[in-house]
This record gives sequence, C-alpha cells and structure tokens, in this order.
Amino acid sequence: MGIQEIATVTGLSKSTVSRALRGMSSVADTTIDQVRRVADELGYVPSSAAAGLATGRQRAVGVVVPVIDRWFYVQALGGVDAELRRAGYDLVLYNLGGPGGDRDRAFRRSMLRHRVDALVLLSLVLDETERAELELTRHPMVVIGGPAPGLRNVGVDDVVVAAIAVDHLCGLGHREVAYVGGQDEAGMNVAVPWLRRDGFVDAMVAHGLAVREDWILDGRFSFAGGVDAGAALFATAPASRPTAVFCASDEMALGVMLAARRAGLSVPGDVSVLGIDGHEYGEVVGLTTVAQDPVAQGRTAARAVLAELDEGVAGPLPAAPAHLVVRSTTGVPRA
Amino acid sequence: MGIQEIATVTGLSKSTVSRALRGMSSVADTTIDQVRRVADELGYVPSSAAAGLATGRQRAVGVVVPVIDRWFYVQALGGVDAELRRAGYDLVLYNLGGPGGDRDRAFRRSMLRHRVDALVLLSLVLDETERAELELTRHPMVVIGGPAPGLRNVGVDDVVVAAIAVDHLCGLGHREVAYVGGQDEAGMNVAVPWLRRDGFVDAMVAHGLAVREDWILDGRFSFAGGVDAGAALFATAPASRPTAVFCASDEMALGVMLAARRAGLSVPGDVSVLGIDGHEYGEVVGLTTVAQDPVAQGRTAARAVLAELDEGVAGPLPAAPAHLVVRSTTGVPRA
DNA sequence: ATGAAAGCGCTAACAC
DNA sequence: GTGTTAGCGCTTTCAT
Repeated sequence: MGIQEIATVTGLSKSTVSRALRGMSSVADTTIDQVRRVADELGYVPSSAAAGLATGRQRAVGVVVPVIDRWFYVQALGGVDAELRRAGYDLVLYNLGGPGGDRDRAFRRSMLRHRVDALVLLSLVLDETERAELELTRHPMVVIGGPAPGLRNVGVDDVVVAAIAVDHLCGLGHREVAYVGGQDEAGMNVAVPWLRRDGFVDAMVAHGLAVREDWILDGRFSFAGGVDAGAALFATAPASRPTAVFCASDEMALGVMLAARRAGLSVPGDVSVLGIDGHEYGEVVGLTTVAQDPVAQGRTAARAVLAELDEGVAGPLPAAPAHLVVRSTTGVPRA
Repeated sequence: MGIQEIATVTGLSKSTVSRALRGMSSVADTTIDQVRRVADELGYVPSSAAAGLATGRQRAVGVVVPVIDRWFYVQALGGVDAELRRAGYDLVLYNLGGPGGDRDRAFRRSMLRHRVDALVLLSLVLDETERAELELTRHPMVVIGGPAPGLRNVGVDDVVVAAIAVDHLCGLGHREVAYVGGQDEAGMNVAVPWLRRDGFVDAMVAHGLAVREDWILDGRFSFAGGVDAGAALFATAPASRPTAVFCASDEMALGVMLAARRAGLSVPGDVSVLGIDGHEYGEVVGLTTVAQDPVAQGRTAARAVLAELDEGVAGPLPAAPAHLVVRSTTGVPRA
C-alpha cells in the first residue's frame, strides 16, 4: 500500500512512480496516467510523514489562537484556512484554551514538533521565553491583530480605529462619552484591549474632552459583559449619564444596546452606541461601527507565511483597512 | 539538531536517547536527566514526521467542518480540541468552506494523507464515494450532530428535541405555531435541518394540530435569516399570525425576536419564541430554548476516537442530553 | 540499562 | 524519460 507496490505493479521504479504521482513534467504523460490509475485501484494513500521527512516540508501551517470562540478569531481562522487550502496546505490548530488552558504546554510540546512549516499567531503577544522557543524552529511567523514586537503583523491600527470612532462621536457633538472595553484576558496577553483604550483616551484628549475614570468599563469583550457594563452606566441619574458609549467590540456594543433598552433609553435618541468590528449581528440591528475585515487579514497572513516559505521573502505586509460604517445607533446628543 | 547530536554529546546511543526522551522506565533516571538537559541546551526539537514514519502514528486527529463560522461548530471544535490537547494530540482542521469550497478536494487530497490518526466529522453526511475514500484509511471516525449511516455518532436526537419544544408550546396552550428552520446548505449535506423540521411536523400532528405550509420558513440558520423569516411572519394581519414561533436554532430565534419587536409585537405577550441550542446570547436576552452542550459533544467524540485508537474499542457512545430551558420568551397565547 | 542495526515511505541527487 | 542509490530522523527488535 505504498509507492513501492505501485512500482511493482507497473514495473516502474519507485522514483518514477513518485514523480508521476506528483505530475512532474519529466515523466511521460502515459506513464503518469498509468501510475495514477494503478494508484487508484490499489487505494493508495500517500504518507505525509514520509514525504515530510524526506523533504523537510510538512505542507502544513499552524494557527495559534488564545481561545477559539470569539468572532474575530473564527473569522480570521476562516481566512487563513481558505488561503492555505488554496495552496494545498493543511492547517493545524493550536488553541491555548484561554485562562484555563496550559499555555506553556502548547508552546513547548506540540508546536515545536516540526509538524508545521510556519505559524500564524492570533492576537498574541509572546513573552521572551516563548519567542525564543519559537525562533528555535526558524519558522516563518506572522501575527494577526495586535502588534508583535519583533514579528511581522497584519491588523488594523487599534489606536487609529479608536480615534475614528471618537472623531465620529465628537463630530456629532458628543462630549460625554464612555468606553466599554476589556482587560487582558487572564494570562492570554492580548494587547488589543489596551491599545483601543489608549486610543480612546488619546483621541478624547485631542478633542479637549475629559475622560472620566468611572466611564471606562470592562465589558469582557462579550455580549453579556456589554449588557453588564451598559446596565452599570445607565443605572445613574440622567444628568450623570454619558451621551455616547464607545465599545471596543461590536459584541459588547450589542450588549450595551440591550442594556439601554432595558433601562428605557432610546438609541440613539438618549444615547449613541458605537462598536468596532463589523459583526454580522451589528449589520442587522443597525449598529454603527468601525469595521475591519478579519477574513481578509487571515488571508493576508497566510499568504505572507506561504510566500516566505516558497520564496524566502518576508516583505512588508499591507495595512489592514478599517472604516467607519455609520448606521443608526449614533446621532446627535440629546439637548 | 537531531537525536543523533544528543547521542554524540552524551556519549550514548541513539536508541537510549530516544528512550530517555520518552521517559521510558528501562532507562536509568540519571540518564534521563542528562539526556533531557543536553536536549534542552542543544535546543532539540523532535520531528513528528520521523516519529510518525517510524511508529505509524501521527498523534493528530482531523476535524472536518462544513463551515467554520457557526456557533455550534465552534463550540464543538473547542470541545474536541480540549480533549485532544489533554491527550497530547494535535488537531488538524479541515474546513470544507461551505458551498463555495471544494469539498472533493478536501476529502481526497488532504485528509487521506495519513496526516491524522482519526477523524471527527461535524454534522456531515457523507455520500458513498466519500465514505469509501475515508474507509480506505481505516481511521477511527465519529460524527457529531447528525445521524451518520454506518458511522458512530454523538449528538442529540433532533426529532426528540423538536418534540420537546412543541410539547412545551402546546402545554402552554399554543395551537398555531410556525417553524423557522433551514435548508440543506448547498452541497454541505447536513441532515440536522431536515430532522428538526420532521420532528416539528410529527410532534404537531401528534398533538392533533395542523401544520401550515406557509408557516414553515427558511431562516438560513442565521440571525439575519431569522429576522427575515420573522418579518415575513409578522407582516400579516394579527388574526393570521401564529401565536408561537419555534426556531431550529437560537440564532434564528434571536432574529425572530428582533423582527417581532420591529413589528411592534411583544414577546411573549403577542407571540412566543423558542429556539434550540443554548446560545450565550439567548441566555442574556431570556430566550427559552432546548439546550444542548456542543462542547461536551466534542469532548465525547474526541474521547471516543482516542479510545478506539488506544484500546481498539469502538463501544457505543453516550447519548447527548438536551433539555428545555424555560426563560421569558414563551408564555400562554394571547386570548 | 544500553547498543547495533534494520526499517518506516518517501524524495532527491546523480547516472543512464 | 527512467532507474539507482542514499538518506530524512526517528523507533524498535534483538543482542548484550
């Protein structure tokens, strides 16, 4: 059931069979046909391990995610996958499994096994040790979403994204805006939350606006977290309520919208709500957002590592676009 | 940078190093320590391809998904991943990429490369050819969610799930209930949508209730689809409106709820809405649902293939539980 | 407790 | 256009 069998049956040599199977041009067309036919009949299944051993290439790339069940990661993963499949590469998934998962083990044991030829990291900031461990393998690496000291990265500029959002709100006349974001997810070391918050603060300051500490809330980057944050925000007297809430993700924004409704507030009549992402749900409910395209980012990242693999080039990566999509959750502040 | 280097440095033989690295008991503890230390210093990285070639085991299992960006698949994938990681296995993801993806290619080229030791299929019904191709590899296989002729499967009984939902609605006094489901997703050959619809129809009939053709809608198993279906349902005169809507997924139910709100209908005052899944969002908005646990199903499936791999046993799989979670979107029909 | 030697199934020079 | 010959980096008898 190996290449050898085919060789015996066809009376050819192993090498010729190997070449034929890969459709190399130095093999006669008739030979290729014959080999393929026999391989089919025999139910031949190639061994990637053998090929990998011989070539040093596994034709697989690893994708490392902090957790799997977040909209952004799923979308990006899809993008990486699409490009990989096009190139005939397999995708091996390394899920750090969030706070509970054993990050160390994932980084040491599995990934370093030469099972993949390259790595795409999602929103991960590596510490010194991890970087060192990974460099050991000398694999091409790129990270999506979040700056990566020492590594190439594709993603939007989170500070700019926050500024776009704040500019929009201020342009409408808002001066009292709250921010719902998230903290670093226990040990996951994700930079994005901090960057967006910093971008928010900077942009507010640039507009000469005050940033109230109690209007910077943790929405845990989830829908439920958004609801909680919104509830806290809207529980106060109307006078001490922000006129707009900027959320670091659409999922949280959706939660804030629900909280507003529960508090009897109209959006954007009583309060404007704005998110980041371009989530499908947001489109349906008319959420204004700063949209990005994680699928495209995934594709870009995959293409980048593939190019580095094939051509050895590690050129600069194109910037990922983000643009304001004004829908119906933002408007001028109530008088 | 291989096992050989370590052997040379330590003055041991390749075999001993190999054994030491794997912590085999026949090796002296001091030797193990020494070998591990040297391996560390040398920055040794094991080659899974070589080990795989020698043992015939890749220590990896493949997970095949029709599309990646659905709540259920992501959750199940997470469950499979968790169990695999516990066992020290890697997970290679085969995304068929939905209608646009090249299903054939995924099934032939990549998967059959002996890159994985076993397969977990998500909600996929294979056709004859595919089954034959996969059987070729003689890998343990189990499918999650959806019956699989000839294969072991873990998942809820979709017909029963639908019955639970209908029973709840009828128990409240509803007699006019609509169904929002989905069709087979273009070429993905997923059985679940049909089973739930059949279950709905059967249960209705069992309750002596009429099933109106125009109250069986396609919600595309998505939030947006649910909104559309709901809009269609609620656009009619109050008299010809169902008093309850049963959705084959929480995501669609969420959409129907939004449509109800847009139509000025109160839930459950004017119309009851009920879903299937146990989606996080549903919990937040108080959606009544028939909950299942895809993460647990993923774990079960992973454990099953792992057991078959390790012990050669392919015993029966435990049934996946589903239970009614009554929240606030279902109530007695309006008089 | 350790070593020697034979492979695992393929690819890649290098001949012809 | 095809065959020969070496490996790729491990694991695994079988010895010792």
